[in-house]
Amino acid sequence: MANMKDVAREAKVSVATVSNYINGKKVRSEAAKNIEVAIKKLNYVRNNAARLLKTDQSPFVVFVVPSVWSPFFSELTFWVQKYLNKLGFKMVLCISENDYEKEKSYVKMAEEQRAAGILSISYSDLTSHVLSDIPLVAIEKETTGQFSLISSDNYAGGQLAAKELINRNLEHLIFVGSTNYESVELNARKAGFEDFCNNHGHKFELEEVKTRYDKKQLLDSVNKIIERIISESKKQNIGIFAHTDETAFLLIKELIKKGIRIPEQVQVIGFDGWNLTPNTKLSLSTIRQPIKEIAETAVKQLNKEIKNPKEAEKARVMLPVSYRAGETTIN
Amino acid sequence: MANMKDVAREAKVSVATVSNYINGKKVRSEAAKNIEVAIKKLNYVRNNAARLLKTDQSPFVVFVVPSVWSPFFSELTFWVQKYLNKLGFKMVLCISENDYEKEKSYVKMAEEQRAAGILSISYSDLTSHVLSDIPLVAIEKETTGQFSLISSDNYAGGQLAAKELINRNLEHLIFVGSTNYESVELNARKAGFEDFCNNHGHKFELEEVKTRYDKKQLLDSVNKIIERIISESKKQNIGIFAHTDETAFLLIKELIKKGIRIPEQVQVIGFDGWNLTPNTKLSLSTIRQPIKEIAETAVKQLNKEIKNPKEAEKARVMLPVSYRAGETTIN
DNA sequence: ATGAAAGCGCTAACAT
DNA sequence: ATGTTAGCGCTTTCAT
Repeated sequence: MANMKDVAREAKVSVATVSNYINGKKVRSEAAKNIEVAIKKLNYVRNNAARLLKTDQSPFVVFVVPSVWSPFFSELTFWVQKYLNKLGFKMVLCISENDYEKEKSYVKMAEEQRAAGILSISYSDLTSHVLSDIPLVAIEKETTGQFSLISSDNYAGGQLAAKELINRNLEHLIFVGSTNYESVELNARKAGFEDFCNNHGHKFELEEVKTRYDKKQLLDSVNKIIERIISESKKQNIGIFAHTDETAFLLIKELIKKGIRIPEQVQVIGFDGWNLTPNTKLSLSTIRQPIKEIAETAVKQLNKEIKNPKEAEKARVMLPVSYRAGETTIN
Repeated sequence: MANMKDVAREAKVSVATVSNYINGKKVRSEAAKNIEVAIKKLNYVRNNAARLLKTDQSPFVVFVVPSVWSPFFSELTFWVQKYLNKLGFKMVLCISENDYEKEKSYVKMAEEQRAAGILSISYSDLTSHVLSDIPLVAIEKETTGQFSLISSDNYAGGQLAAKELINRNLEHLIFVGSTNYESVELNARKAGFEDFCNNHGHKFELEEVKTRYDKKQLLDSVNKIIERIISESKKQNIGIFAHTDETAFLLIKELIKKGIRIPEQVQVIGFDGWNLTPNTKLSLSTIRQPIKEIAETAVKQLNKEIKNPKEAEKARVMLPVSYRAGETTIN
């Protein structure tokens, strides 16, 4: 491919003039014209590797996510990309699948590329692999305390779910979810729910669903819930808080299959606020995470740290969640 | 940051030896040891910009998609990333939002970065902006004929939908979707449906839904369908083919709200085969696109063209779709 | 196996 | 405003 020298020769000017022209600095109008012609003629495209080597200013931000194949991460990725773009950054998308080795290799890659920064939502402790002083902003979880963290208020979300169910005069409350040692945010949701119930003198039961992959366990839970409905005969006063929309969604599908009517017999609240596309929502009642705001806050914070590597102070932001009424509760 | 020269000095060897060591070539074991120590001590990380400048071999593949916030694109992005990674490539994710200017700028960026290749699913004609000889593989659509194209067989999918509905002895068939000049694949779905019906002597009606954003139009369609159900009294023999899962999903939601029972009164087949996550499917009956295979085929083809820029011949692949039974048809 | 040195394409400092 | 030139950090050829 043609390089700047070729263009300079063709346009009968020096490389510096070409460089200046390309970077929007003033050049003689005749020179500009000639350079323009030469660029077209030679199909010249600037080599950013060379530019980066010289300037040390990469346009890339590395975004590490466990998955992109889930409405939550899709939406987050969308907004992150949007805000990065607005600031002139390009996104390198790294899907970690919660694999520690992959996360490590992505951080290394980011450092080798001299990426402008890293944005990560990681459940292992990725942050401990950062050797260089590359700016990093974590989403959801960061335990070392050395990097900025943007998350939503999962604990308050759990409380809110409890409150909404209790407001509906449901006597029988059930939490469906897990106690997962690796997931601070899921633990917080559960704790919020439990604490609110306890503080308001409401009994509740727990249905442990260890992982979303365990179909059998989910079916067991469904069956237990059904037993309870039958034994309560027609009281129809069961309220369920599922720790994620995915769990809620799978649960509801099974309940409906078994002939349970929702929300008449059982009311369900999920967590996350899944939107399948910008225009398609599930009809699930849910605690909605402020995904757009998480993305915006994280990107802005990262930008701050990129622009001001020394002085920018680390942030710890917890954003509020909200209840979104759907058709799985009686509102 | 420390560079190779620093490491060489620290390890008392030449830069060439350091370079060899890093790239896995044979070095004296004592030298290796010293270099290893020096790297650790100085926190050395190789600068890939310099490496790329010299070798002209980028690890980046640029992936241009209209959206990532949709189950279809999420899943596609997941698989594309997976296969790229398997071959040692990194993905630069570019969301175009169907914006022509953005697409153009992404292609330019890819060329400036000397990216290894471009993978694109574009509805404008992105391919005409490619100045350099960077390999490009298109997904879904490519009209210039100069690049490889991987798509699924939308026309056969439309036929399949018609066949499935006709097999259920449904007298009243309705196509809900659009004739969109810019979307070859949507047109093909419709044409397949129409042709199959016509060839089998089945009447059908069209309900134009111009865009998924037009809620009002969708409601109109729903109301028309409801009128038809009422006027047909209890025949309960309506079958709908919606041109995307999104349309089908929104439609069903409205129908249920109006008290229509699905699939007893109306049977619906969508198109795409949305999976919300690897474990969460909609209960929609649908024509499923072979998303994983599309990704795999596209990545392999791109790799072929990257490895063999001159000789690799362009591919035109059309992958088969399949019917996936859900709970919106009586099976 | 190792070292010296050229050079990838660009930017920026400096001189004019 | 323009030209000359050093040098960013690496790989690779060539000589040893």
